[in-house]
Amino acid sequence: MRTLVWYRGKDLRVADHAPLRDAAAAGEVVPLFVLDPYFFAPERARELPHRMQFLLESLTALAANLEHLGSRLIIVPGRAVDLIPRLARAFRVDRVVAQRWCEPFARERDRRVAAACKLELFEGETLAPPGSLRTGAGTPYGVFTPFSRAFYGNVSPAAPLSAPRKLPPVPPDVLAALGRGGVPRATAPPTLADLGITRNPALQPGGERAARARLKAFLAGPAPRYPELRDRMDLPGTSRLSADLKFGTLSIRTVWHAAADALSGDARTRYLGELLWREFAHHTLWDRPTLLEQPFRPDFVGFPWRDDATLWDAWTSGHTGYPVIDAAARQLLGEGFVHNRARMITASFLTKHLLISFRRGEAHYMKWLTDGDWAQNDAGWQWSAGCGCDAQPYFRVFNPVTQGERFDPEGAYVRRWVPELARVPTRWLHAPWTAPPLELAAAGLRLGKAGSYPAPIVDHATARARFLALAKAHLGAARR
DNA sequence: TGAAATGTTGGGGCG
DNA sequence: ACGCCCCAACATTTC
Repeated sequence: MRTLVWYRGKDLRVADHAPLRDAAAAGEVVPLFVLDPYFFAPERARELPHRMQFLLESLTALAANLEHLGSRLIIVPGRAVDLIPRLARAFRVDRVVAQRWCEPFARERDRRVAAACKLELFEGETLAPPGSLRTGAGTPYGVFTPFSRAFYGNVSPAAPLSAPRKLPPVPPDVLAALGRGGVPRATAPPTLADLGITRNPALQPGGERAARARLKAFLAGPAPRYPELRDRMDLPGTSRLSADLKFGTLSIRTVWHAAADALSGDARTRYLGELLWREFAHHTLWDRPTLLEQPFRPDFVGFPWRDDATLWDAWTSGHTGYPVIDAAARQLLGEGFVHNRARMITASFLTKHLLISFRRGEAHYMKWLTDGDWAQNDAGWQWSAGCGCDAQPYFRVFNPVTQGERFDPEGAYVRRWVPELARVPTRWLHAPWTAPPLELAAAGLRLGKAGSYPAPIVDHATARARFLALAKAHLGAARR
């Protein structure tokens, strides 16, 4: 039995990789990665610089790991829907195996490939197969808590598979087929330079080894104090594994079991709960493939969002005059990561204070997040905007000042990302416009003046009242 | 996995 | 001593 193991960018590992293990148990293994020109062209890749960097590092690490096991990752350019069936024939494989994706566009891709060759999909992106959890009425869950109860009642995630100890070499006739008869020549993993991207040293390093080190550091470090540290934007209290789960440098089962074994009590419950929110987002997108175009709550269709270039530029560049909002904006651009608390605050601000559509925020985050994942990012934005599954009610409007005071109490997060404010005393840091003029002068600030820090672009109380009135009118009207 | 407005209670200053 | 006011602290309601 000869198996083509089709790696597709969300499973970049050798440990707990069900398709790889299955292929190895069955005989000859041909690991493959396809460089789709849609993504791996400079003009497109530059749109996704952070994820591209993490992906390429992880891909290079995967190639090294497979080589270490005696195999080899074959990397070829082309469009998967055409290329995979062609390669399956040219390589004379008996079947193609891959890890299932949840996104609607990925399901369509897999449907087309499966129509042209024998494709077997394995679970691995989620703990339970998407679509497997149903309410008593047989419908998908729309609320997190019952989903979570159903998960605990019906699912006990299997232990992760270890990496194969050894893999068979790629058969010589497969290697000989490369570059002949319409089969592309194999290439090395592209470099960032090939794609015209400057390496960002502030990003997390990719690859399976770095991912394991992060998991270990979290469990040995802040994890036991997760309940008290998780909301702190200024402290490294979270696991920071989101990019690893997105690209599969760690499997979700590996993280689940490691955390379940290492933690106890509230820390265990809370952390596993966060993994279940991820699970919920993936299942939800599987069951409702239209979510990427349509809000979950129909009464939000046609919501009168506004477009304002000035406000948009201020929000994306980190010059709104609200320190926490600006810190989040600059952290996103700077290191491709934003603390979840900061994501919620800034998403609330964009949609409710600035009245700009969550879709624009969602797209901006998809562009810059290293961990940018369709299911997760869309669920988060719809939740924040108030239109998603189990979303917060529309009238919950975060106050960026009090949120900053509560979850960045010393101001270290703001000072790190908004250096103009570094010398403002903590007492006024989250609302510098309330500081006495003498204090501002002493901190070297000329609020609202060119070259200094801006005055708030909207007044919180005014913007809050405006959103509440608008939402009440629109959502009320939509119900009628 | 909010915030603000409104309501209630109780202590202390004061006439 | 007593009622009145003020207001902090806490609870409840509303958006």
